[in-house]
Amino acid sequence: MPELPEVEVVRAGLEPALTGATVTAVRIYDVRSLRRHDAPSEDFVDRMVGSTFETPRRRGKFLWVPVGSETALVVHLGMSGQVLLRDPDAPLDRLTRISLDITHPRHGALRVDFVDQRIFGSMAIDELVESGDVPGDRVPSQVRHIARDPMDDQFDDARFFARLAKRNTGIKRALLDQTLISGIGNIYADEALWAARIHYDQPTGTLSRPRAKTLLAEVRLVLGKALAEGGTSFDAQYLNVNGESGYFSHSLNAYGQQGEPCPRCGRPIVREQFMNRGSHFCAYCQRVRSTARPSRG
DNA sequence: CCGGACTCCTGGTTGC
DNA sequence: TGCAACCAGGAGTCCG
Repeated sequence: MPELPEVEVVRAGLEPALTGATVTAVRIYDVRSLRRHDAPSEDFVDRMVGSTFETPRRRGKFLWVPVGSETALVVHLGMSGQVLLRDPDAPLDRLTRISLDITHPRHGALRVDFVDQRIFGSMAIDELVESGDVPGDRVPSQVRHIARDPMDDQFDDARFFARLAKRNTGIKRALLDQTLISGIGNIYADEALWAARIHYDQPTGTLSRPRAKTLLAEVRLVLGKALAEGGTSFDAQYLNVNGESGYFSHSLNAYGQQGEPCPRCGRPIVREQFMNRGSHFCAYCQRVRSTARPSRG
């Protein structure tokens, strides 16, 4: 489940190889990986070949590589996507969906493989549009509705708290809403909520400002820590561009820890179904607080 | 605005 | 050993 740290590891890994590189050939092995490309696969191939990449960028879980000032190659890893840098003659992974041959002025010929088991991820060519908040900042049109992520210099804490307070929903649902705050998925939502001692279904309107601040701080802490450890891998589902696993799975306190003692109080971590996914939490440390909802004006 | 249901999807795991 | 059922969930859409 690639979330912000995993996508950033991929972005950073691609940066030296892609920046300034030119695409020489494209092979589509599975057109379903072009679901978000709003034209036939031939269009994707025709437009990619000859394109020169600029520095890869990221917002939340979306990654894109600008090609000139008007368009970008947008990559979303979905549940199981990987972008691997390979020697041009390296054997192809069985689940490779798209392959780009590139040539870099200093590194020479390389192959960029988009590997994706479940095909929830995708590649697409998209137009760059004004992001809307910072003048001159351009993002792919597919990314425009995605909120800035909490590691973004331009993330507006005050605006986040204000929007959060107006929501009438549970806190985990809000954390997973990429239009409110991006980059957080199931793993880091559970980890941040555990760290902040907040129940996943705590109504957003009942979170005091200090507790909301604590939560955002814990979000940043867990994302930063995971990033420093190269992301979270449970198996071969997530790898960096060199095909290596991250180590953060050894640092998880709640996610996937059902039945294990809570590292804080020793009571068992439990798992419940919520939003069609698992929620892992300590039923003692993370209880719903029945604070009166502030009256709305 | 909100939440639930549904869709996309397949390989690893579990169960018989 | 073989096969079917089950499970993981990011993001978009649709509907009540």
